[in-house]
Amino acid sequence: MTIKDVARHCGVSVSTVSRVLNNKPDVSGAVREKVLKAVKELNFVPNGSARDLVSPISDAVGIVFRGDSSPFYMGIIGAMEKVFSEAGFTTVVENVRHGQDELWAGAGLARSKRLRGLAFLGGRFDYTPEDIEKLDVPFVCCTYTNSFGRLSADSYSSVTIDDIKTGYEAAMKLIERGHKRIAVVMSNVDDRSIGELRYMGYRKALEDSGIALDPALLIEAGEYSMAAVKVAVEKAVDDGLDFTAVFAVSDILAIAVMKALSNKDLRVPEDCSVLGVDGLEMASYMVPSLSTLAQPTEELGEKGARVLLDMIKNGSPGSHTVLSTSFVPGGSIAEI
Amino acid sequence: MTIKDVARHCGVSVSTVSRVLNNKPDVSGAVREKVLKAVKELNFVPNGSARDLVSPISDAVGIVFRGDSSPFYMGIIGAMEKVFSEAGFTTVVENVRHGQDELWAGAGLARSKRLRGLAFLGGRFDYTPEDIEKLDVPFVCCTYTNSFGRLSADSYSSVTIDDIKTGYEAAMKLIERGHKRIAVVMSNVDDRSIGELRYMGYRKALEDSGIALDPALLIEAGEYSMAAVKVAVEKAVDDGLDFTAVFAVSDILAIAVMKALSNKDLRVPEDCSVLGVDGLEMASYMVPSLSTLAQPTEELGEKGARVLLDMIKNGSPGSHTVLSTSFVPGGSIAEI
DNA sequence: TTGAAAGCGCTAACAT
DNA sequence: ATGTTAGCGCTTTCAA
Repeated sequence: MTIKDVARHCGVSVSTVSRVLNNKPDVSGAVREKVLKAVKELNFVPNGSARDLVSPISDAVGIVFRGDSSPFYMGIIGAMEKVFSEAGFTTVVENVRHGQDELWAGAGLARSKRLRGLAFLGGRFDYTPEDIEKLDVPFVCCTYTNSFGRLSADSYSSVTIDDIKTGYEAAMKLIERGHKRIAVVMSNVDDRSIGELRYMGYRKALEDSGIALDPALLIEAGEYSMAAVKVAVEKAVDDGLDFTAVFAVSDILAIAVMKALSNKDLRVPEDCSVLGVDGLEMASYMVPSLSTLAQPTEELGEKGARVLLDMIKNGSPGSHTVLSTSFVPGGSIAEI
Repeated sequence: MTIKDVARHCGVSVSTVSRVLNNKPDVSGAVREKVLKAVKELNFVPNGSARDLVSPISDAVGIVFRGDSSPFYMGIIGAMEKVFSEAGFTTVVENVRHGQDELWAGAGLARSKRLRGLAFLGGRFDYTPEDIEKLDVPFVCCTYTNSFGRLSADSYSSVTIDDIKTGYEAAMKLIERGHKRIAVVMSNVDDRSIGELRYMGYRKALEDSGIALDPALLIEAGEYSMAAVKVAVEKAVDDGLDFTAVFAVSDILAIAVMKALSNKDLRVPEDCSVLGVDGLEMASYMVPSLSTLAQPTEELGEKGARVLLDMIKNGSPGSHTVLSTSFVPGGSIAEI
């Protein structure tokens, strides 16, 4: 079933059918209707490959996300897709698993699918100009930026929260409530990524508050998973680590922390406060509800998509947007 | 940057480059290396559209899933993708939002992307032969089947759990523990879908146990969301509904139930037991951990993918697999 | 307003 | 072993 069959079916040429299919103006009403009717009858759907092979530019953009499909990323992807589709673009979503390089994956995807632009959800914070050479389309980094790299600011865009500030605020929320021994839970601190930045903020908060930093309070799970975090926190308790609050770098990890504490008969928040980051829907359904620094998920996605479209359509240079988190108080933190 | 440029760059013909790219045997080692080197240097990636335009059949299959990207579906999608990619197929994932028809979406996707087959994750249980006429590729229904429809068994495949039995077992787990007033929580009972089937099983269990059915114990939230469920359950408690246990048709909903009970100062499981279905990772991190009838997520995905591949490659007729749930005991249910 | 024909980038005969 | 060439299904000039 091709455009040719449709053409034959109603005794017109393929170009006429193509015109109708693409809503071109120069087709008589009668012919248009005849073709449309045939299309419906024959259940014809144009071959997309042929379409974007011939059209000089495609109308597709790509979203490349790292790791598992977390609810957090899914929210952003949803928001982006909405903006893209409203702008008449189709969206290709690609997941890069652990070990793959997101830039390489994105570059391949962009070439093979002839994408106009790329949005990365999560990735390394230390790209070099050589790294991005292989990318020949504009791109936006969502939820991360080039903190440790040396890209020129206008060679890419980013839409993020301020991770250092977030770490700072998280620690401050707990310090304000009288906590002095605050554990930090993450996968790895030296990953040149979110963990490292948020830990920097945490340290600054302690410093500003005149609290000595105790490196022992850094709990690294080694990998980003609930299971690893639960084990790590249980071990910390078993080892007699002394803390009255935990700052987990994400809500998912915070939930695992709460479970670990409960397993060790520590009550949240009476014996230990817990604070997360992300603002997942799930967080508010925990018992007690998880206090969290909510990322503006929708806004992150929408802004990211808009920035990318602006680069694609208007050739705008890179721009860098920093959005704010909002504190969602819950039952998981208390005064000491 | 096309295959032509690569050819020119190393002074060979396009077909030679194509041969190298497709690992055809009839190319001399020297030329092969030269081409590969050029490909790397020029950062060349073949245009996928051109590729599958020319190849008589594509190697792509589609996964169409309904509703939000729940962790449950994501697990299945992951398992399916793994099988497909090992079989040399690429996977296209499409989400159909509320209000759209999954069959229509799937049919369009299959035509436009020239898919060889389709896997549906979640959908109506009442397809008619006319409904599936528009589908010209084999398809498999995962997590649901044609319980209320009238498709011939070999016109499609399905891989599911037995939803009636699951409802039955869920109720039985609670009845065994002495519960007689068991509330059921779902979105809608008359949706010709999972809820309806599981409620049937629940009723059967009561009947077999000599417990009178009380329709008041059916709590319909109206929509499938944590928020709606929380409101509905809180209202039920406020209205003085008398129950000692809740069977929620999914873990996500069960988590919302636990929160609602906690908000109403009812302790789980002392005052009310809660049982879910799905076996989400998250369930075991609840406090108390959520008891659940776990679906064999991996197996569901793998089997679904294999069945579809079998239909595609061998033209096998539809087959219908029913997998078992496994009871994951948790702290959320207790003897009365 | 319509049709004929030239490609888009690639693969697969068919030649050489 | 390598090159030449005819399409795949579509859009888009260019003519009519």
